[in-house]
Amino acid sequence: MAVRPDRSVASGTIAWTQVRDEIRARGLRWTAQRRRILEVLEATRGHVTGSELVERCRERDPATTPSTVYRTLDVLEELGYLSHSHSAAGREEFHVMPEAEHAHLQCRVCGRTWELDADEAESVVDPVARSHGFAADLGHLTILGRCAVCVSAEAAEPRLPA
Amino acid sequence: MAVRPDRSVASGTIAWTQVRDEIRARGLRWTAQRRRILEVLEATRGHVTGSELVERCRERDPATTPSTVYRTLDVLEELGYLSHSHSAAGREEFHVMPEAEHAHLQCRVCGRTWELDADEAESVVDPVARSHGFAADLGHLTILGRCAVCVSAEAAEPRLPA
DNA sequence: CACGCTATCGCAACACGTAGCGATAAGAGG
DNA sequence: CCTCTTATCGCTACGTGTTGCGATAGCGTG
Repeated sequence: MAVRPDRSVASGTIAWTQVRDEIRARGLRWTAQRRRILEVLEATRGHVTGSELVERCRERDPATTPSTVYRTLDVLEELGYLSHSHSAAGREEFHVMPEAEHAHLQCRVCGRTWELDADEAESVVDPVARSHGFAADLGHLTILGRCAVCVSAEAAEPRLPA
Repeated sequence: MAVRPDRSVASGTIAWTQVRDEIRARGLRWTAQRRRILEVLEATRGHVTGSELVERCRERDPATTPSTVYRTLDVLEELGYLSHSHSAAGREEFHVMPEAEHAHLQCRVCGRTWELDADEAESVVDPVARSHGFAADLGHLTILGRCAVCVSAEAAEPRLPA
């Protein structure tokens, strides 16, 4: 799908004018709504759900429509500026401008999430690449389970059998 | 989402009376609605979405309510008779009576899914177990990506870069 | 600048699930 | 068989996204 262009970018920040130019270069259009969404993304770090992004856009402009936001997020993902995965609850989790594609761990007990760096994610996905020739989308991968802390908490305070 | 090449579970091999007994043994109740849902599951092989199950229950009894179905599915999952994960589209995918916990691959191009057997799934998840002490829920894991067929189809018919 | 093509917008309706609540009925005990 | 407790039911309303459609407005061109 999308090839992410090279970007000269300061630490953690994004050259958003470049997004605008790329949008125009593809025959897409630069609109007030898209500018607003990019402003919101610029002020965002880490992971956000779709509805959080809608909410933040509404703070800037109460007239914001969900469908417009989601459609723009689709476009940005297609262009490689975002990725999304699904949380344990099945909600969409967006990750803004990852410097490198990475996967996630999410604990179903305490809800915390961790990022897997590229090397680790690669080693996770390597077996299926070898045996099935399967090219995994690392950015979409969220592994659900229990973190080390919650596992040992469970061991310390065992449940009664029914 | 056309073909599902993965091995389906022969759900006819399950003693559903056992489910009823376990439900009662836990102080839960055996109702007409639950019996109907189990009948539907009994006639089901492989993976189903939640709404498909609701639909099939409605074929047997048009009065079926979605919330009742989903609540019963939760109960059955809690008892270990089902597991669910999320498809590429974020929909719930239920797997009936897995003989062994297993993960899935799903191709985002052609939509097909494959099962990973226990050994393979284990090797996928092993790196995060080692480095993070993370106990992954294999049954909930769906790895999205492109299958070998679609990858090579893409190579044969390349897209223009921008 | 005006024109025209069409991408995008906002709206309304829908699809999938979840949650709260009063009414019903499962099933244990007398 | 009757009573009582409370798990479950069906309903309604909500939350999160998606989709179809007519209206609007970017932006390339004359």
